[in-house]
Amino acid sequence: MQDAPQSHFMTGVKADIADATIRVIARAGFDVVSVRTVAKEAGLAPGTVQYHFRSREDLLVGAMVRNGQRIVTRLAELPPEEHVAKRLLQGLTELLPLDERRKEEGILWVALSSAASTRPSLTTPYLEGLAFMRDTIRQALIRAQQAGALRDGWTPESGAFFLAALTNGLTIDGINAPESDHPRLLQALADGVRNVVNMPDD
Amino acid sequence: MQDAPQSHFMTGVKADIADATIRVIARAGFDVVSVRTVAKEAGLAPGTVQYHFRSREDLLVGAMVRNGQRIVTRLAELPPEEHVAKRLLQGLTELLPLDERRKEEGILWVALSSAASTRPSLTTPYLEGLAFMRDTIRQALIRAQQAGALRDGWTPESGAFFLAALTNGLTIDGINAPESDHPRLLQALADGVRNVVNMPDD
DNA sequence: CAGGGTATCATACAGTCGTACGAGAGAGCA
DNA sequence: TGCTCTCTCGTACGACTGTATGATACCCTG
Repeated sequence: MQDAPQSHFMTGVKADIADATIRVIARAGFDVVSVRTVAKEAGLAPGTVQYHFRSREDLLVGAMVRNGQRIVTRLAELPPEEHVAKRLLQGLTELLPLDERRKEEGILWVALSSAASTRPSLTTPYLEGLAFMRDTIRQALIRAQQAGALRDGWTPESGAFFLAALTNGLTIDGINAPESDHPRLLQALADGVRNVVNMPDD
Repeated sequence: MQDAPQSHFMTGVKADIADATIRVIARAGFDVVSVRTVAKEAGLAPGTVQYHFRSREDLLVGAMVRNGQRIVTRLAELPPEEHVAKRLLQGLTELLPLDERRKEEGILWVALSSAASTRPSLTTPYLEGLAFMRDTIRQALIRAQQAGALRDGWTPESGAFFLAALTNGLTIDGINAPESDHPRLLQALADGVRNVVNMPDD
């Protein structure tokens, strides 16, 4: 049996270690990650962690890739929504850190966004994640355009760029804000989407 | 001579060390910061760094506070702009990482946004910076509202929340994007501002 | 039941970390 | 001149770092 050459899905112990790394980053921050702290978190010997991830750098990259896989998987599991604008808003809302699970993912994503600018090995995972995000939004906006719902002054490209930035900014807010701010996050996201595409009132 | 009890401006060697820390973070990332790497960057002995910043934690906090001071100072030096909406856009544009200096500041701000969620000592500096940002925008929107330029559906509060998030999201883009993306950043920011307040055409 | 690949573990080593500490230089004042 | 306060420096120590390596245990195939 042969895996796909690129971006095969992480499974088994390797995924467990990546998940443990994610937990460490989300709980204590980027620079607490070491072969030993992750091994303790995962309940494994340090050598086992090293067997699956040759270096600390590998470990960080693995955590970020795994985090991306988790997000994409969760997005794919969303209940179907016919209306294109509502579906877009639904998808973007799913990215906001509104519960513990998504907060963990949000912290990782922001950490990746930050680290990508100084750590070459993380640049590619970040850019791939961002490209996926923008492209998904762009596809939705193309469908909206075909339905005549794209508002004046926007193209699918400019709208995707705008909404991706807004969502990322709101994610930053969310990982540092108390739960009482959640309605404001949702409102700002809805305002942004409504600015780019026409939304039904209900 | 007695300094103000709170938030006095950093000067002298202490400011030099904080600036060196900023350079290290911007160039090599958060977790390269140590008493020794900063001392080397500043051209000082490790002990001198320790005299001014008792611990590594102090050093990180100092760099972030200093970065905030630099941003606020630069905003205050902007040329006067009468029109309230244009002034708002001017101020927000100044926050985008469109040149080397602002890119350094942007990297620090994003690193702070990320680290604040897991490092208690950085939570306060981050929240203060964010509050300053939102409040400055809010003041501008209040003036716009008085001039009848605030668009339907927005309050100064909701508009400030929205534009702060958008600007932060675009800052993330900017620190990781090539210069060729700058026009897109400016366009998205202008689109966002134009959504909240009426802008003259010129 | 051999044998070999795969996975797990424990340990080892050199280097860096955070931090504490004391020695000394220089300025200001009595 | 001494005395004190502020600042700078260099070093020391234990803990932890990244990474390499060798010893086991397990499973599959023959």
